[in-house]
Amino acid sequence: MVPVPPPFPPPPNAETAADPDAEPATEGALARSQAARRRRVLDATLQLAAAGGFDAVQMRDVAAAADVALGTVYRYFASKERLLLEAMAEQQADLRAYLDVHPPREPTPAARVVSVLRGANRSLREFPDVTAAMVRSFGTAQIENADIVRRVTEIMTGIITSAIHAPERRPATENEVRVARILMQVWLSSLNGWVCGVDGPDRVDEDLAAAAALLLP
Amino acid sequence: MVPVPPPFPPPPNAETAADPDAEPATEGALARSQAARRRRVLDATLQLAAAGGFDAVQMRDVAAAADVALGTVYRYFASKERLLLEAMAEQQADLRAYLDVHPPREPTPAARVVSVLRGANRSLREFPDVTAAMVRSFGTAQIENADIVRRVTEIMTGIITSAIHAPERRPATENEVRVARILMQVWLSSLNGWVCGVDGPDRVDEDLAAAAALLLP
DNA sequence: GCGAAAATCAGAACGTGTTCCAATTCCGAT
DNA sequence: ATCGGAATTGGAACACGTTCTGATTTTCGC
Repeated sequence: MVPVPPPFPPPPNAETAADPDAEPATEGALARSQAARRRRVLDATLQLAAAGGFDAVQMRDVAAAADVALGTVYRYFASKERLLLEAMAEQQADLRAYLDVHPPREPTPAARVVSVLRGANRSLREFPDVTAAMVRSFGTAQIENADIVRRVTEIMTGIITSAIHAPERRPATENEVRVARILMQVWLSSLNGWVCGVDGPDRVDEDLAAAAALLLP
Repeated sequence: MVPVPPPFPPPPNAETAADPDAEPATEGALARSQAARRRRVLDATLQLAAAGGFDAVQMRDVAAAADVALGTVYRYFASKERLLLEAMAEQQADLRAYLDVHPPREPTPAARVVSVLRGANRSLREFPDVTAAMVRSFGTAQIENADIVRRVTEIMTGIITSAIHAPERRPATENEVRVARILMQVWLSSLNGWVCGVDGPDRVDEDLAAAAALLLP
């Protein structure tokens, strides 16, 4: 989906001084096969996660399912954690793209937020093991993955911000961003409570509805 | 601190039918040495975590530092994750006990909540590696640790609830509990952002102050 | 096409959480 | 004081994430 994201380590074939134009080097057989490899690895990850959750995503199995060597998986994703976090970021980006095309139609900000997040949670509930694996990776994140964690939180906050001031095209106010951040934090914590088995899946919706009601007049 | 918490697996020396009185069997050389062992293990855990965070808490080292066999550590704590979560629960329980004696004196609920949580965060910042280890364990939690996760969240929510209706002795209203839960979720998410390196430690205080201002009129 | 450089492969190897086991020690009741 | 059973010990063993290595294949500029 991303326009040929370079593989993880300093992309060895990064544009040298020879071609300083900003073109992201999207073409070439190498780039294409690399993108395909990356995609196979991510797909294999999702497949395994869907079957048995975090523990079922074993790097040797990912490599085998993606039909690449173990070392290649690590060339693209520095760790299992990062692999799952990148899958999570992609999932959230897909959700945002979908919402750009199908924005919520409810009349009030609170109703729109609740509608969007209920929809998202419905999807997450369909693949509880995938969600558990992703949320778990999110909760374990270390400094070396701070960039993706930030990306994921920014996407989630963006989704909520858009839902708040739905059809309007103005930039979000400072207060809207604050509220969106709080809702995102509630969302993440609540998902964590669900995948830990502390609360049922419905509790996520309830938490978000309550928070939205209190925060969005 | 807890009145002789029984070791993890079905405490083998649990009161059999012979002594049905509810006395928690706090006495006896066995119970005493077990309590001491448990304490040594927890202390060793904190010591190692303070030195190098989650990764420095290696079960073999914990066993050695606590002067017990590796198998004994696992008899008391089913996993490294659980070990750290129990330490976290104890830490939170200590905080609550302290606050019962030194409740916040600010005039408004929001100010009291902010005061209490700022104080807690100040302590957490003094031992960032310990905090990181605990928060990380919290974020990784699995179903088999749902009970401690619930205990930790309940203690945190209780701390916040008490701060909201400070000196008053009435039970919390339904709305207060809802607000307290949201604040706890913001707290946990924000701590996660800090230990992940996504945000600086001050962001935790800022998030909580903003949320408290919005939620507590 | 050819050759150098990069990427990939297959698999061994290592570290740490976790489990398992036989031998020993400790506790509590007789 | 002694016996039975539970707790503890020391250490081997296993699983899986991760790293490393040397051989092989692919790509790209000429």
